[in-house]
Amino acid sequence: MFVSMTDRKKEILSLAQALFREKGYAATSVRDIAAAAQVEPASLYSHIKGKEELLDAICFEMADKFLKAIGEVNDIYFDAVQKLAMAVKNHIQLLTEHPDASVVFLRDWRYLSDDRKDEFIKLRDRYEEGFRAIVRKGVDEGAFNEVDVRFAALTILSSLNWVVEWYHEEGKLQPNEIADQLTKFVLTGLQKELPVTYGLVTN
Amino acid sequence: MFVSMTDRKKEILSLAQALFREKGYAATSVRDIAAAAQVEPASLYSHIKGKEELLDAICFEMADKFLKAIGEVNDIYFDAVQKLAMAVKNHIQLLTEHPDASVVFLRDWRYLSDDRKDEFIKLRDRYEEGFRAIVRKGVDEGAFNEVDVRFAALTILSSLNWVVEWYHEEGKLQPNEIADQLTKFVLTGLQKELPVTYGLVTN
DNA sequence: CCTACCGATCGGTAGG
DNA sequence: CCTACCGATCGGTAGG
Repeated sequence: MFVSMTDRKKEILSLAQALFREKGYAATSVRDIAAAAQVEPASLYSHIKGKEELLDAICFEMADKFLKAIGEVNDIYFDAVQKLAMAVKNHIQLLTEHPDASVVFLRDWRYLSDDRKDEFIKLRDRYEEGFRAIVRKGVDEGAFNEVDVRFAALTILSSLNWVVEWYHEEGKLQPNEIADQLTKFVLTGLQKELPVTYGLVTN
Repeated sequence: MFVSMTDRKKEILSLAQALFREKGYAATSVRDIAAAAQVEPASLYSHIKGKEELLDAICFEMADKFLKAIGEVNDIYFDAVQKLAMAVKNHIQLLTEHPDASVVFLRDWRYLSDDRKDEFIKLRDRYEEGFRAIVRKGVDEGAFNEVDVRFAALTILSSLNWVVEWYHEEGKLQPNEIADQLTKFVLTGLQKELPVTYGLVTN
């Protein structure tokens, strides 16, 4: 993470992530970050150009990780169900491995400058398109119901993203177990399937 | 909404909602709100005690509406599936009827003072408990799979809440149609059920 | 990485 | 609802 950076800059970014997550980007001051890094506010500017550079790095580093993850999934010869399971697993893996950066990535990208925000939205849309492609494949193969692809992909993603709100490493559920539960939920829903049945079954 | 308030105060609250939604609470200044209300910043203080009173009113008014909605659902003799459908319908109804306040309610409650935040979290938990009760009832009745109740309730809610991100009144989907699609998704998931079958069906 | 400091903006008050 | 203004804090720069 944060490749081609000095260790000190990586450290500052890591501290900034935690503060942005806790207080929100807009409510976090450069002085907060300096205090966490145990330097005077002005000293930060020998490492960074400004506050927004920190937000920018967090958002685009995470976007890159998510895009690589969905790229992997779409390069593999799986059916739609297997692809969905892998996409969910990768997504949960990233959220739990980078909990601070993930919250900032999901919530605070709005504070990017207009240009960078546009760029960010394009990357995010490309990621969502990865999920849409999986849903579309499932519908085409007859494995999934004939849902609205955009609607379904966004519903899936939003049901995954709330995990950042409660996940703590000490928790009993491992990332892969969370992913399995969510995959099952997305695929089969809450309702119990019909029990073993004799004779004509109409759905 | 905003009962027992002067019309002018209601107007200010309505303007504040839109600004908070657009820029976020922390990044919205009292001067922004004053400009929207076409008065000098100091004039706002004859209507409100401070900026936080606006956030407080928005968050607790919405909490009240959501709690009333889930209360209705739990007072009715429905089975779990019907209750879930009604809870989803009511939830989407509120989100789409109050889109600005809903975003602030879902996102900016973190900026309440510590005391009020604690109070707010209690109300929100009571609302979530309404959903947990429905899931629990479904599991007890044998209508739902034996899921983790807390996990399922939060997954359902997060899949509902993202609707505020894309809903616009001009859109082709009516609130009740959105609710129906989401209810179906939550109950049966993406995967197609087995087709009409003769003979023994094993799940 | 520091001291010293900038102009701008913040939420809010006094007094009418 | 206004004018006038407060002290605090903001992101950031100059110069070493």
